[in-house]
Amino acid sequence: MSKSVVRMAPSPTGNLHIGGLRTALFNYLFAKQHDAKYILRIEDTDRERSKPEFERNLLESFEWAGITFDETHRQSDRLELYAKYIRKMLDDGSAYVSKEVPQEEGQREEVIRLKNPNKKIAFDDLVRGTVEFDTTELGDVVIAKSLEEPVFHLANVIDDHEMGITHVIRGEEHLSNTPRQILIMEAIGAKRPIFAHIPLILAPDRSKLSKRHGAVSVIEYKNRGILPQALLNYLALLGWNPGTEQEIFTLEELIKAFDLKKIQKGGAIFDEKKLEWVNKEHIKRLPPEEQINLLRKSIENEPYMKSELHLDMNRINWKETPKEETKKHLEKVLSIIGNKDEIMSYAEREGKGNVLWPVRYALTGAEKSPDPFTLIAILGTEESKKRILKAIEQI
RNA sequence: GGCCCUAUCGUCUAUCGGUUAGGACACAAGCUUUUCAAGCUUGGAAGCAGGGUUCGACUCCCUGUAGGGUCACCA
Repeated sequence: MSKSVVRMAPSPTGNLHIGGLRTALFNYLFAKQHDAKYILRIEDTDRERSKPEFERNLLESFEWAGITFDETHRQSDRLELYAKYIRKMLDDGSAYVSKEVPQEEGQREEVIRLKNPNKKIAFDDLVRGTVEFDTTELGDVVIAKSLEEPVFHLANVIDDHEMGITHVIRGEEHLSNTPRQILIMEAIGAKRPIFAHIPLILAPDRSKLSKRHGAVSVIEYKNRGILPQALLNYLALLGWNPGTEQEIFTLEELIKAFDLKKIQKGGAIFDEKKLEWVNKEHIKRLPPEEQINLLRKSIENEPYMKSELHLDMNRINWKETPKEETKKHLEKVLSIIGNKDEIMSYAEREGKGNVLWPVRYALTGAEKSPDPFTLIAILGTEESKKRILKAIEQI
């Protein structure tokens, strides 16, 4: 059996969003489990809207997420190839130059159209089963503005053919595009790939996900502290499940468990809350040092990390604990500060609240903060000692 | 509007004709005298509607309804 080839074909007309990442992920998982070649193809045939910064964002997002490719191509580097095909189609009569009356600003007077054979087309979709279309209603679709300017459908089909793509795994928005692309495939004598159209990710109101629904760009999730493996894990769960009750997966586990055939047909709403939960589960599985680093970053802007503490001595006692006792506890903790186990067993003897609350309060002066042990780890024993000492003096 | 796709708790989903329709997130209540977080316990919460097929339908078929996609010289 010859090797499978899949591709991710984004256009650099915006930042990579979570829907695109999910498509990339499904292709990646498929590639890994089938030992397939995975190609990244930047589809920048729209010269107006394609921007280098978006291409950089695409690359940066994939790198952060850990989605890797075997090859990268850019369609604007392959214009000669498309021109060759267009000439051939013009020659053999499967396409023709069409005289137009421009309806809008910027439209051409001449455009190249595919001669539509007007027939019924059926194809099998791995997710949806057999799908049928009558291409008659499509008319003669525009495939290029000129020899040098192919339109999406043409360039996409030519590249899939030239690159030997065996499986086209893409978003459902392309389902209706498939028949016209098949028409082009037949015109250029390309073999049909196997299709898998995955359901869309929806906003909470079931509309298409867009900027106005908040953070949808992958990098925004990165900036928000979402772990890449957590985002991938959650994205995989949107529209797919392993048939077991496992919900937390590493990338390796996803590669093992993933199955295109188990993909849901309907669109799925993106639930930020569940993403947060998945992220939390992944954080819990990280080594302790890394967890501390994450926490350190997340509290770096808290007042108690940046400036002098102002302790309110009415708050340092846990409930009804007498001040003298609180002082005693603090002094004891001060003497064993480097030993978490010893502090813990002392706290268990004396009452956790009695001991641990004042310690935490002495360290931060804040109503809410991480627990005292984490704080000591982040602040360091020296700084922690200083703070506790200062609190003792004020009691 | 035409064409295409879809339809189980608020959300993501399990169920391959026979189940008290299961799980997770979220939510509510309670527990745990380390705040927050976490953890634990408990709870409420679903088969879009109408017809068939069948001894029996959430599950198969039809119709309707709803949602989504697409109908570009964007991808």
